Amino acid sequence: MSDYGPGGLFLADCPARLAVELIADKWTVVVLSGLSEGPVRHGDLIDLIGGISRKMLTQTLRRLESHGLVRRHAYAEVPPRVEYELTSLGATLIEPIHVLTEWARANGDAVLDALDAHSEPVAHQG
Amino acid sequence: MSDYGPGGLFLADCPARLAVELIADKWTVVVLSGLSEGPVRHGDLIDLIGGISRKMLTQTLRRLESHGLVRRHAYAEVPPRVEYELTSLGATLIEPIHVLTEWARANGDAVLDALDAHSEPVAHQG
DNA sequence: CAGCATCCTCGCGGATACTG
DNA sequence: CAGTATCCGCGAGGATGCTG
Repeated sequence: MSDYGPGGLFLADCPARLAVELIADKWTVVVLSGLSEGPVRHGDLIDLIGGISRKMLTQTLRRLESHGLVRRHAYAEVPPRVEYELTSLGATLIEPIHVLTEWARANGDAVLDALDAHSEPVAHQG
Repeated sequence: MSDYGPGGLFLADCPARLAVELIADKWTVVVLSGLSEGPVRHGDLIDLIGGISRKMLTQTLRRLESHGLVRRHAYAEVPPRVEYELTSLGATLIEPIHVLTEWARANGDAVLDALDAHSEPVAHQG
């Protein structure tokens, strides 16, 4: 656990890999974002996120739960009601995610511009 | 582009999606990390990262290049030499990534503990 | 309403061999 | 040394239907 190479690299066997494993999938970040303001019901998350299937939502939540980032709370009611909320550990992940999304908000256009310029390398002939 | 819902949510059609699309794969974050200290050659990246195939490295680099985050520099030599470096735009992504990996460094153990406790829900009978 | 099981498709990503 | 093409297995992930 000492260091991770010259200059503080964080590549091979290191925390970065864990972080990547946690957030490097299609839905994790978005789901965590959806929970960032307080407990939300399953169905409301579906609605809130948009585009996620029930299967993937449940699966993502289960995974986050097993990693200690999300707590599940099922009420013994009928019809059933299940709420999910961030644990204190999970809440600490919101900040890094926020930094990331702020980056996207600030630089998203630049990225899209680059994509654009890349797909249209049509010389202006002059 | 006005707001993203109550409380500044960033879910459906928003920058967060772009950020996720950019970094939510197995290698992007690690490759960017590998370039964070300056230009690196293809082969050195392979070596540095560990576990990535040439195919995936090239593919990831091409993608980052098209998004304006990485610049490719091929020298007209023999044997060939190609270096990759972050663009100024790409360099701005290092900070969010750094925040993320710092989180992992600080909370990695907690996550692993949670995983552990989850896979061994053996009641202590107490 | 929440969750699980099933089926099915698609593309990620590794292995290998070939080109320049 | 760097890049491309090809083959292929596997798992992500959507769609649907059933249970409680």
